[in-house]
Amino acid sequence: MPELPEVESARAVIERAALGRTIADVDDTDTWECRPHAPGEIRDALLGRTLLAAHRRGKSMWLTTSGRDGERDEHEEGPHLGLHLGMSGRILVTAAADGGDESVGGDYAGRHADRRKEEWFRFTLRFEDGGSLRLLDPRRLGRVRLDPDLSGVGPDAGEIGREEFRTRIGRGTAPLKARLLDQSAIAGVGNLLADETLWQAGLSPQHRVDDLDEEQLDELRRVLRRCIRAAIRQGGVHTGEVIPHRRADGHCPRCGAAMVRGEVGGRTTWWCPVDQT
DNA sequence: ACACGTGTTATGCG
DNA sequence: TCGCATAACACGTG
Repeated sequence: MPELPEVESARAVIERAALGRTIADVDDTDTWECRPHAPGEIRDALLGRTLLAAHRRGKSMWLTTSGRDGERDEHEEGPHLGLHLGMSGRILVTAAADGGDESVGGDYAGRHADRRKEEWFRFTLRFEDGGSLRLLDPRRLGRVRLDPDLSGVGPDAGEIGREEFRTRIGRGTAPLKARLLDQSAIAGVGNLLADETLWQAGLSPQHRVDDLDEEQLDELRRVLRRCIRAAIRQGGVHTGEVIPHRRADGHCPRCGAAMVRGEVGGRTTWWCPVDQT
């Protein structure tokens, strides 16, 4: 999926193309994507409201909505609409009734990148102007929720401060990569971003977190920030330097050693056995 | 047919 | 209860 950089691109698309538009209809009939909401529940909560802002923490997004005209809550805010792209989700926003002008966010270079089937659209906001915001999600691991609970989501991986990073990452006995992937520790790092960051930092994914000293943790945080910024700017985590070399015949682009494949933190992991210690 | 996967979460174990 | 590991989830692709 979409890791932090792809979700940020989706958020930016919504911010640029969907804010200020009023919701005239909602398709929330996919009971898996919208669970535990009953069909119509999200629809009833959103009809007549306007999208006010698009926020993100890690891979979680939420859109704030306005009160409804003429109702008691007119000057208050409506519910938040939580969106999670899962492993294959993308956001599509169309500008007008004819659907001629379309923006895509959460784009990624996976196998589903350019494919699109009507039945993969799992959720739709239809606006008064005839345009729409849709969630395209072939694998159906994404989520749409009203007022999502983000209490278990850690601070954003691109925003976290030095002190908090030290304590959230450096404590315990977990392998370093497993900790980076733990969304309750820090939010936004996925499998590819973790491999790229650890390669850039010269650290083994199997390194026990409490073996790292403060200097190493600080450096790791700097590298992670740099990888996130670069991925956002260049269009996704797949633009990382070591990502193309995560393959059976891959070699470290720095030293030329054969890349090693293993499983760390429950995910397929590739690293350079020479450079990463 | 079979294995794999850029994510999350319920369950199990020490 | 905590920290960590694993299975399960849904479904397209090679």
